[in-house]
Order: sequence, then structure tokens, then C-alpha cells
Amino acid sequence: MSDNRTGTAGGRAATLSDVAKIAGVSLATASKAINGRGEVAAATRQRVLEAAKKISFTPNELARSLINGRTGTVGLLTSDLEGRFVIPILMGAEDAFGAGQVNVFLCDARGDAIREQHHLNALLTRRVDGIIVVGRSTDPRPSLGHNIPVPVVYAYAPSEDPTDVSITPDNRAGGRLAVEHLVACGRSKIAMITGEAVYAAAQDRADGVMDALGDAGLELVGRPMFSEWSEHWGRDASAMLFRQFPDIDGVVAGSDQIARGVLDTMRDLGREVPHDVAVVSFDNWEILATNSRPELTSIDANLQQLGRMAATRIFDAIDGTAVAPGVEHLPGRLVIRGSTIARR
Amino acid sequence: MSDNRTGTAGGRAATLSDVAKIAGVSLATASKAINGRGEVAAATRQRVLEAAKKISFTPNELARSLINGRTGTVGLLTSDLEGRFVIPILMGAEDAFGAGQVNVFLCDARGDAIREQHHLNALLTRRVDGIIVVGRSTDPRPSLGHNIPVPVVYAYAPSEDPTDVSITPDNRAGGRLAVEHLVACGRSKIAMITGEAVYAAAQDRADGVMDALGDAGLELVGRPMFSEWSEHWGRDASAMLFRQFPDIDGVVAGSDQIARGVLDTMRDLGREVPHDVAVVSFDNWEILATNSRPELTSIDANLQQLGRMAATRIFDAIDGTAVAPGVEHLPGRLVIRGSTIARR
DNA sequence: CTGTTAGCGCATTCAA
DNA sequence: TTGAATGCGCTAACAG
Repeated sequence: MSDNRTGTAGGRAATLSDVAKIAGVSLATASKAINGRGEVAAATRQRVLEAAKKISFTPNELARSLINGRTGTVGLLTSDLEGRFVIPILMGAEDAFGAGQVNVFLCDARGDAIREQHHLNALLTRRVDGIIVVGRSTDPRPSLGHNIPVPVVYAYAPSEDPTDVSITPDNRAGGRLAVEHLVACGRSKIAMITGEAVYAAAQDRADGVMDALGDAGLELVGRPMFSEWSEHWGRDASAMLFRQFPDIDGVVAGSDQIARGVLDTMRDLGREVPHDVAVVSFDNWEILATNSRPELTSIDANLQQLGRMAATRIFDAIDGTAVAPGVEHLPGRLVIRGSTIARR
Repeated sequence: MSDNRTGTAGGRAATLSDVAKIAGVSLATASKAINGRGEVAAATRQRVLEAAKKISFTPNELARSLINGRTGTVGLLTSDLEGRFVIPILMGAEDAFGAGQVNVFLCDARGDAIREQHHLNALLTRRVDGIIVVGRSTDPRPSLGHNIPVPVVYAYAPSEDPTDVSITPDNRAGGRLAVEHLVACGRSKIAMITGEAVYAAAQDRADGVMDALGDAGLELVGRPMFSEWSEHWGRDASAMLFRQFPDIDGVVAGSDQIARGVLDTMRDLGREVPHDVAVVSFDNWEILATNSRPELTSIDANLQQLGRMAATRIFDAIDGTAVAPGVEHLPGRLVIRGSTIARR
């Protein structure tokens, strides 16, 4: 019984030559039998497979990789401490790769360039087939450079270098989407409360909002209000805003957190959502969006799809398929809930 | 210029024999020079290092691993979709391993046993040095068995098999901690609202609460209220509870989400927190805990430390140090904020 | 159909 | 101090 309770490795792992010996065949035949390659007599194959099972043989992927030059591994290099973006992206990538086909090294650089370089070296040393770099905002980040011998794709945060391959959410389109939905809900006095102006996400969403308002022949009520990405700011900003412009009937919030703050203030002010005021936000972070009163209509960045696309780009590059450099913008999708349309 | 804009691998990666050739030494000498092993003349070493830098040689870790039997990689096998638990644990593990020393394969089984098995096989095939299994609740989970040739540690969700090595939060102690704090805050009419009774976390926390109340000579007001782990339930349950027992002055909430719901209802009922009612919760999920009015006093499960400990256990087992089997309970820590003690 | 041979990139004897 | 030879576990030519 090969039971090792402590979990410590007991003895050598079985090798292919062990299998071959037991099955009474040569190494090469055993290899072919196990991999279904070459012409092997059915009976022989059977013997080999049984022998393999008997000693619970697991092929050593390291040796295989050494030969064919591919490891079937990909590095995910991130600085997204909270894992809010990286996890959906990771899941998307796993989907695209196929479970168990490709494995992902997850490295957290914690926003530290030195640590990032360490991790990058470690990944290259382990001969990953490709690298996905996931930032924690949609602001462009420094490129890893072009001296990397494997394909690199930047996800969420695009690279500053336009000759790199980047995929990032289309926040501008998202801003449009938000306004178009509010307008479709019959709103015309629309205000915007969002995060810090230094973030590209805040700017882009605001730009999209202005575009769509213009197209609808409307004007924003007041000016876009930029500050913290927090519930506190959502509460404070909406209080100020409604004091100044009591007839606002629609709010675009830069994040679900801000929207939660807005809802709080609406409750305090006795404004009913969505009847008096409709609220749309960004991120569709379920934990926030589906637990509020009412639940939040929010724009989902499709991060999982973003992960899938990044993985696909990596594959294409590995296979030699040309991958167009530049920044690709992935549109979000509107998830409608009670903050814009009341349940019947 | 070794610039490859498309990111596709250009040509072969440099090998040690390339370096040796350029430096005009043998393979063996080059190896020794690069690894600082054996006696190599200073001048020779210099030449080798320069040659290596010149062609940006990166040692192939696969080949090394093949030789010394260790890959310097660890698998993190999880079913924690949202990444709420797994990320801190991953970070702790990375800390313990040392950045760049050990790399972590993150695999998400999505609660599917088949997929888990696939991933497990893939990890073993890649010859990880150890495996950390991270569950999504503190309920015991099936063991992976003892036919695994590398050390396995179960984190967060312990293994059902007592001969495995598991580390899990001490929820019972957490429950005690919550009550002791409320009592220290001068509360004596304490109620509990928590998640689904089928969860060990709900039960254990409730047990700890009862223990501590008993020790303090107090009784719980009403019975522990078990249902969803949601804000909705927090709101509804506290409304019911306060209607029945208007003199409650302290609430233990089973999660930050539930606590948020409680705060909402307190506001609706015109009860001031923490003056009239103090609220303690579990998880210390910052996004929820630090954005409420007031901020939440919450019990942090010390997940990062849990990750570090899991990694340490793996190391010990690899090194042959005996690791005591069984379930280790890691105490949480109380993070005090405005929901129990008002800011001055 | 099966077995022999030659590496993949590297670390490590052991001679020289 | 250096180098030639051996092998880690496996696959891919080839030859039998």
C-alpha cells in the first residue's frame, strides 16, 4: 500500500522505464502506448497501461517540456491586491486554455517594480509559454519591454507602449451605455458622481457620459463630481448635488460603491429610487450591487471575457498567428436591476 | 537588436552551452561559474558571466528541476470563485516562500470534483513540490487521499480526514472574542444574527458566543437567527428582533454583510450605533467594513497568516520535518471601529 | 509492430 | 582549476 500519511514524498516517483520494465517492453513502446502515438498492438498497449496504473505512473511533464519546448504554463503577473479584477480574468483565461491543459502561475507584485521584475525572471526561468499582465486600474502602465522571449498581453491596464498587445475595458462606451439607458428610462436631468479625476476610468466614463448626453440633446446637471471611489463620497456628493439641483432625476455613479452612497442619501432625503431618481453605476460587483435597496443597475466590464481574449491572444502569438498590436477596447454590458427600473 | 515586437518567441533561447562556447570554456565550467559552485578562477568566472549577460542567458529551470527533483513550485487548488479567501492566503503563502523563490500555480476547480481531479493531476504531472487546498467555507471537505506523492495542506476548509494536515480559522474563539468585546463595551442584552445553520462557520461562531455569554453570566436575547449570509437577511432579521426585544443593546452579526443590513435597519428604526446598539461582525472585509456608517468592528480571520502557515507546513514536510497531522485552529483578531466604540 | 539511439538543458561526478 | 562523460525522464527519429 503506497500510503504516506505525513504527505512526505515516499521514495522515487514511478518513471516510464519502470512501467516498461513491468510491461516487458522497451521505453519507446511504453511511451507510444501511453501517448496513443505510433502503431502499437492493442494487446501491448493494454499491458503497458495496466503496468502504469499498477504503479500509479504519472508522466513527468518537466521532461516532456524540455523536449518539445513548451511547458503548457502561463504567467499571470498582477498588482491587483484585492483580486477584484484578477480573479475573473484568471477564470476567463482558464476557460480559454481548457482546465488542466494549461496551468497558470499567479504572481502578485504588490505594486512594486522590483518585485515585478523578480517574478518576471522567475516566470521566464520556468519557461512559461506566455505572460498576461493584469493591472489594477485602466491607466496605462509601463511596458515590460520587448526583450521577452514569449508573448505578453496586457489586460485591464494597457501598456504605455502602443506596439504591445493590450486589452482594456471600453469605459467611454460604458459611459454612453449608462446615459442611453437613463434616457430610455425617461430621465433628462442627469448628474454624475465619480472617482478621482487622475484615473483614466473616471475620465473615460465621464467623456462617454458627455458624448451620449450631447447626442440626446441634453446637458449634464452641474459638473461631473470627481473624488474618492468610496461610499462616503457617494453620500456626500449626492447630498451636495441635490441641495443645489433638486430636480435631478438620474445619476451616473462611477462605481458601485459610490452608487451605494448615493442610495443612502436618497433614502435620507426621502427620494424614492428608481421612481424619483434612477441610478446607474459601474463594475457590477455583485456583493455590492445585489445587496442594496434597491439592487443596482450596473455596467459589467466583462472581465471574464477579457481574460478569455487575453488567453486567446497568447495562443495566437504562440502559434505564430499574427496578433495586431495596440489597445483593444472591450465593451461592457448593462445589467439592469431595480435602481433604474422598478420590479412589478 | 533582439527586439521582437509581436511578442512571438524569436529563435531559440540561449543555452548554457552557448555561453560556454562564447566564453571559451567547457559546459561544466560555465555551470560552476554561473552557480558559484566548485573552484573556478575569478577571471574565468568573469568571462562566463559576461558571456551570459551578452546573450541574456536565462537558466532553464525545467532542466534543473529534472535533475534535482524539485521544481520550486506549489499548487494552490481552490474552489473559491470570488477569490475572497484565496487571495489573502495566496499572498501569505508567497510571503512565506519568498518572492520569486517559489511560484504558485493557482487552479480554480469551481466546486466541481471532476475539475478538481483534473487540476490535481495536472499539478502532479508538473511535479509541484506541494499542494495547498483552499476551500470556500470552513466546513470539512473530502480528503484528496494519501496517494499523493507530495505534501498536502488544507487551508480554510479542513480535510474530513483527521490524518491530513489542516489549518482553519478558530470561529468558536472568534465568537467569544465578539461577545467579550461587547461586554467590555458595557452591553448585556446581546442578540445574534448569522448565516445558514448548515455552515460550520455559523455554528461555531454561535457556540463561541454562547460560551462567552455563559462565562459572563449573561443569556442571549432570543435565539441565534440563522439564515442567508446577506444584507437582506441582516435587515429583515434585525427588524424582527428589535420588534420583539426592543431593549437589545448589542448584536453579533455572522458576517460583515449581515452587519451592514443590521446598520441599515438601525438607521430606519432611529437607533444610534454604537450609542444605543453596538454591532460586531466577522470577516473584516474592508470594502464592506470601512464604508458603512459607522464603520464596522469586525473579526479578521488572519487569512494571510493562515497562508503563511500553510506554506510553512509544506516546507517542513518537504524538508522531512515532521508535521503534526490534524486540524489546527487559527485565532482571529478583533479590529475595532465605530460600530462598537464611537470616535471622539 | 517493436526496439535502439540520440538528444532536450543542465549539474555533477571524476580524471586530467 | 578545468573538462569529458554520465544521466535526470522522456520523445522522436530511425532501423529491425
